[in-house]
Amino acid sequence: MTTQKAQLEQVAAICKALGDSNRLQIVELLTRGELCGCKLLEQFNITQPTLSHHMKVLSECGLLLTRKEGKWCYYRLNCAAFKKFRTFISGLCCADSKECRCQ
Amino acid sequence: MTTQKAQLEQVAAICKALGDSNRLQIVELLTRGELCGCKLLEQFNITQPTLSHHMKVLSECGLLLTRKEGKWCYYRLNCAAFKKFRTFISGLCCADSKECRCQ
DNA sequence: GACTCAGATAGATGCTTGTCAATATGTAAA
DNA sequence: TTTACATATTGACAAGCATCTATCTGAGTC
Repeated sequence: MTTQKAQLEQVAAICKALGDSNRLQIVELLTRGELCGCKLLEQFNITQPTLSHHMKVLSECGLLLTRKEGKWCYYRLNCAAFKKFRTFISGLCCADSKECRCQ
Repeated sequence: MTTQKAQLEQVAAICKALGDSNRLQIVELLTRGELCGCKLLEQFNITQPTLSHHMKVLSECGLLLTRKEGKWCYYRLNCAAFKKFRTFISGLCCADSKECRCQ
């Protein structure tokens, strides 16, 4: 029951979150399964607080889910939210099929 | 012959461009066909220089093509670039099909 | 030529953001 | 209980960004 405008804002928020190459790479890594912060950190040349900030940004736009276990915090993709996003982007196609067959 | 890293940077740049709701809406409008700047401007509560700035951002990340005709400047989606982008995003799926059927 | 309209550019401004060092919190091991 | 480790928070800072007003460029019209 979301308005079209609200959906557009939501998609823009996700795009914004993915508009940082570190965060995009984080998401790419998480498609292979959940990871804890310290394993993620190994993959990047950033400090731990910076990673923590990126995880927060990705969580706040709804892309990530979190699971705590002992000292560790496991992150994984929120598949439902991510699917909605992919569907929206996939729907952005040139309508003019004469000029373009981008579908 | 683009490296994986370069491709990721390119996708992040596109995401960043789409991370502004005005620009995302511009792209959505252009999926219905090309439009000149003045027609686009009617749809938004922004000034002409601001629109011009947004069109530049979208062009610079490769999403838009431009055609000049008299006083007018017609913008349209760059289908090839856009398709690559959609393909990349569609490829971002949870690999763990036990936990998730997001495909 | 003078005017009008479409669009780009320049410059300013206030807000946002990516990053870091320092510190806090919370959990487990010694 | 002290120590070590994983993560979050705070505060600072330089860079980036969305937006505006003012101005410029170019094309068509009177």
